[in-house]
Amino acid sequence: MPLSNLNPEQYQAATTTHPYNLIIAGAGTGKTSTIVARIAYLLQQGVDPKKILLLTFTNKAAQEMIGRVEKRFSLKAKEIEAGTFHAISYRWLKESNPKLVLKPPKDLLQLFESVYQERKFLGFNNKPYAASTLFELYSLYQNSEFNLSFGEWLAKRSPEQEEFKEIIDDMIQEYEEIKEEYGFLSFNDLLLKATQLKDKKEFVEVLVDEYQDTNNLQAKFLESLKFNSLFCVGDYDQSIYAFNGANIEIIANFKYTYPNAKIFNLSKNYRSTSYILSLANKVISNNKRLYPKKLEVMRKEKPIPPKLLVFDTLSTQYEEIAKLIKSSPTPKSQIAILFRNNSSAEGIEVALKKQGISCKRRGGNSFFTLREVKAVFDLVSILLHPQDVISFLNILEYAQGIGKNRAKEIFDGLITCGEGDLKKGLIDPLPLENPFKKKARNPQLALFDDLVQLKSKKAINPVLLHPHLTPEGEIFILELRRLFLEVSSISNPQKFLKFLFDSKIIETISIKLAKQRARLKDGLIDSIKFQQNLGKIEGRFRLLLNLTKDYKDIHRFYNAIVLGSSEISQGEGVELLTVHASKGLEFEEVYVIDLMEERFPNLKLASRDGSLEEERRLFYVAVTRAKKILYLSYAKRDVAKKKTFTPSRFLKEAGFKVG
DNA sequence: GTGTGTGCCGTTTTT
DNA sequence: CGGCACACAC
Repeated sequence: MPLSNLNPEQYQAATTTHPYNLIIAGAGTGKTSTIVARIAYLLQQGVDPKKILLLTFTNKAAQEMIGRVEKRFSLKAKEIEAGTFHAISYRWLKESNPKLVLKPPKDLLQLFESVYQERKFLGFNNKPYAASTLFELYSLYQNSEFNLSFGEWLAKRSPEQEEFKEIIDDMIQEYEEIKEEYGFLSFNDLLLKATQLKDKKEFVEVLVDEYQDTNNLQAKFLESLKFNSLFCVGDYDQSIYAFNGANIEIIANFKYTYPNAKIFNLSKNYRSTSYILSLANKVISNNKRLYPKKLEVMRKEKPIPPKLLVFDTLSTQYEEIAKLIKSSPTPKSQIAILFRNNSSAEGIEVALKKQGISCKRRGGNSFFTLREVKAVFDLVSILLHPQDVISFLNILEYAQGIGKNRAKEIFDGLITCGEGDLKKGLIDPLPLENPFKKKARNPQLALFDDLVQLKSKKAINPVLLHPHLTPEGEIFILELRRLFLEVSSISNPQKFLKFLFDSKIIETISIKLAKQRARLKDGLIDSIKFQQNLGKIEGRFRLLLNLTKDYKDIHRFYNAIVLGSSEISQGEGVELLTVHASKGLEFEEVYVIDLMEERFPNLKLASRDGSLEEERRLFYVAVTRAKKILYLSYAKRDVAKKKTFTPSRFLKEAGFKVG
């Protein structure tokens, strides 16, 4: 019974009848239980589950909560609309326009860069930002600003960029037009477009988890919803997404935004021991307080004091911690190693392996950004969305002798032959003599080109007449044609991928990558390494096949991966996480490593646009993941990089005598 | 103009 | 590992 296990504070919140509710839930105060109980309460009151919307920060959090509701209300739980802001938006948008293509940020950056490169930034006093910087800032802008143009917003933020205002706005306009033309959507577009949807469903209640990390765009999305009541849960001390536009004012101003808002406070901490909690509180009290908050420790057993570990070098830190973990009686799945920057992960992972300890790593960039894995998704995307130039170019560039420009020429040629449709261009092309736009300034040369092309008769596809097409490029195009013809009947993702893995394209790509990775200093290829690499690549393909198991439809699989690939974790055992990824989780035993000035707090960021307070909140989140045992550690030197470190200021704030 | 190979650089956090 | 600059080949 979800409701009967609650304490009075939680119960009050879970059974509220007010329209606007904010639940301030400090670390470990049973936030998830309260949300689950709230949903149970609504269902008990006879609310139609379809009219409950649960918005979370990760898909995993949504699944976990729904899973817990399921134990009590098995059928109804599945009907609740639950997911991240992005996943929900995508679901709604797809209903009205099935042709939309969700693209990963990296692909869109490629497009952004190509638009950027065509602009001439000449004759100015300052240097414009690099394309990648602008791309990131544009994302931040989309998440936080709705009145100014991007150029204006940028000029306000960085006055020296003022002179580029017009050129940047013009560039953005072109970038947006291209995205529109091809139907590409970014993560931000999901929310922007879903916010504008008319005739949205009406909800009885909307629940928002991790409310402190809401940004202006998400707030706007919430405003666009129709509902009877709102149930927001958060803790301002755990707001750690400022870089993504998270606006702490939103939670701070809740009572002004929503008249007659009711604020509940959950103050009983069930997670951590008194030592851990008081350490966390000591540090966070250095931040300006929005309003007083005191957590009451509910764990009664004799606590173990948090321990500071000091090491001479980075590598001894990793090695010694691995040894400590090896000898720890805590079950490995209840141990987590947390770090500020992903760059800490590799060292510790290697050290654990050396001790024979298996680990689980999240923030799956590692797997899904592998080139062979990316290639599979590019190929899937081409087949599912024939208008996807970006993926087409990515794939075609694997063919020997084809680079960016020729790939684009071929794509345009196929589009011309297909009267705007790539699939038609491949399968049933117009029999054009020269599908390629002639840049020729010399008409005679162009004529000559045509004559040469006419010599190769009986081409299946006019595009194969491209003057620079290599045999391998030809194979790619013919193979793609075959895939289009044969794959259309397959919707099962496992069959779909198996089919792709047998294709000539995937074979060529695998061989190319395996060779690249087996190349020795002298340029020769180590054949043993080559075979091993091929094996590794095939292993990754098998892993991908395994991932398809939970999905019935290839479209769904593709979308789920783009939306949630970073949540998929690999392996079993000790968890290796960034502090950001650890949000909402808890472990018996926690190691927070690499606690050095510059690294944690990350001073580069704190001085730029983040703040030291945000870094401090990150530290607070990190230590409050621990239930019973907490280790904090730092190293004095990095031997490889010849750097010396000073211990993190947070250690001093926590009461340790350091430096 | 276009593609390929080599050497050197740095590396924030997420949907 | 990926991005970038550079030299070299067609």
